[in-house]
Amino acid sequence: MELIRRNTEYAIRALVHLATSPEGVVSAGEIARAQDIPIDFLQKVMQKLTRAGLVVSHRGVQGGFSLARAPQEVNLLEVVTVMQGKPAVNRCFLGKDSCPRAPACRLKNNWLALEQKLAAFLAGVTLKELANQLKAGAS
Amino acid sequence: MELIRRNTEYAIRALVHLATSPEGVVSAGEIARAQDIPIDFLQKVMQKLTRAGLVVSHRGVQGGFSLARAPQEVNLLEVVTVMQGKPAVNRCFLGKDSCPRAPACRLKNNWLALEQKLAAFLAGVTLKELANQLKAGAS
DNA sequence: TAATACTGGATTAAAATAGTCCTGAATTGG
DNA sequence: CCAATTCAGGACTATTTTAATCCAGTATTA
Repeated sequence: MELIRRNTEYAIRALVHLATSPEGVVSAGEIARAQDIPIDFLQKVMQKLTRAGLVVSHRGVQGGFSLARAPQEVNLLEVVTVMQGKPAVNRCFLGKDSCPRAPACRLKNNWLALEQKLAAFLAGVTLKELANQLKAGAS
Repeated sequence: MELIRRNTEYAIRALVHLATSPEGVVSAGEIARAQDIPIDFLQKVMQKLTRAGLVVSHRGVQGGFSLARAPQEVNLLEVVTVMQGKPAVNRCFLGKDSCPRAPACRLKNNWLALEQKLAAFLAGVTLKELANQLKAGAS
């Protein structure tokens, strides 16, 4: 089972790419090439990030995307939530069609605790940190 | 995004059902009825649990399933792993077709930390505890 | 020996995920 | 102001995963 889906992974890689690009504005095409991501798919990912206010888009020649906020102000919980929804343990916690057994579910408290740990961890990792690690390492 | 899939949820409910059944041996049909689970699907789930050694099956009249171990000896990490594989953050950590970028991936350490927290949490919850909570509560 | 209940393979259905394509609109350098 | 560039967004297709079903077979026991 994978916690981080493909589009979220792409989003993270793209954001870190932006965070480490001195140019500031980078086109989807460039990111896709550098990060080995199908360009059409990445466009969709960038659109989501734009609508969510994580990046700013610039059209036209020399256009592209830039971070809307400083890297230390963006954490993984936000990115994950934008791309694949708030991480939930199971349907007991999914808003609308929540588990019909919910009222009777004594497991709820356990799930809730896990869910919070997960969220706290993700919220504690910022783009800044990821970018720093990249710079420090070989690749 | 859901961490616990349907079949895993069914497995947990079935196991807790067994843990709280004084009879010891309960048929799949009975569990399915009591837990509102499609019987054919539950059969598959029970088969997996049997092969994994979490429960023991008994054929024939008055047959069914019983726990192979004491409830306090079975934790959720085991159940989840049996049903949907070891929880992984992303493909960087999936054995065979692991991420081709793995060697260069500086995010790995972060993922690893999260993965361990997750596993530790799940490993810390036993069937016994879940069963106790059920008994304590209304339903 | 007949009813009960698990075994296991095959198959189908539905949903989620991943990826592609195409038309249009904004921007800008020449 | 025109042509190249680049994002916007809807529609569509493909693939994979998850969920569910069906059936023929075997073991057990009352």
